[in-house]
Amino acid sequence: MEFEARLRDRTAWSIGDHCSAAKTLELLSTKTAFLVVRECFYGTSRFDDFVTRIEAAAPTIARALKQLESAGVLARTPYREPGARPRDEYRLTEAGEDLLPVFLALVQWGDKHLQDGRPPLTFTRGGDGKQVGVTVTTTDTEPVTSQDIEIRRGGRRTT
Amino acid sequence: MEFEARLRDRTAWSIGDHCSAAKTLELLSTKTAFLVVRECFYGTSRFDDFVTRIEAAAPTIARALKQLESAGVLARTPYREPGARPRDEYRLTEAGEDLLPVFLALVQWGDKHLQDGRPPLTFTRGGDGKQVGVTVTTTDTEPVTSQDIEIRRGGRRTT
DNA sequence: CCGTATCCACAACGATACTG
DNA sequence: CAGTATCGTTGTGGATACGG
Repeated sequence: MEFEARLRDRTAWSIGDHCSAAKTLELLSTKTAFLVVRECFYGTSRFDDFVTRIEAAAPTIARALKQLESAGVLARTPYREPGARPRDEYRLTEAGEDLLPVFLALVQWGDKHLQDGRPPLTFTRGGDGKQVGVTVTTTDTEPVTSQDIEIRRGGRRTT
Repeated sequence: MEFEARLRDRTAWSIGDHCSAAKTLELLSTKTAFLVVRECFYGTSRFDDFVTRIEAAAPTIARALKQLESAGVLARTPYREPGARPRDEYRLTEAGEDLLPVFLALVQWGDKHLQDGRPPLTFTRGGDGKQVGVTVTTTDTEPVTSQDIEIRRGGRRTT
């Protein structure tokens, strides 16, 4: 925690909700919404599957689904299997897919601190089976710890 | 989204809350709790600063603080500046510091999708001023996208 | 300055019941 | 199977007022 030493003029930016994290939380802050996103990452796309897999009540899921849809994280698209009646499916948009680091970071923390023993799930890359996780790095990928991060106002992001 | 093809036996693990992400959310799910963690990353450590910077009511902060303390994310340690009366300060524990990727991932997503124009804050490494962010990678750091991730049950984590 | 106690408002979730 | 409507309960946050 060396942040503090480098921070001047706190009042201006931490206050109010210019903060991106706060805004993001506003969208996902309902636990159910987040679990829906998780399920999407797992491949769930049908209403009833969300209900049974998240173990939540139908209205709860419906609410979360709408919330995420209007946030642009999820899209409801109609489709019809040949011979079946038309249905809707819920898929992550590109913006939704971008939540992967958030999801993995959460999982990773839980694995380390909340789970006794081994993590229930492991994420590996299809190609070579290597474990994947999130890392804090510079764009040219040497790991960075919280101690040597400094915060600036404004500036452009390359990502 | 190729996850689906590789998932068998959904029922067993997605259901219930073995899920680390769900457990983690349980801890942080109150928005205030998360904002407190954010403030800690920014160097905030005194009760009143949390109140004014998060713009929340004192009881709300007190609740979040206790919650985080009992979760082992935050520690309240008494200290006394010479000549002043003793006070408590709130600092992240090691487990708390480990939340950095979660925090940065959230910020990063918000910057990209919620903020119009440039991000309000930029995170750079002290040493060389390079921008830092979270990346999904294998342990030997080639970026990995959501398309080529596969999920396994069990297994050991090296982190 | 650092909190706590109380009370109130609203938002989130679950249960139940009902439509296409 | 895929939802919606309604209602009661709880959890989260704000306001106010009070004590170390």
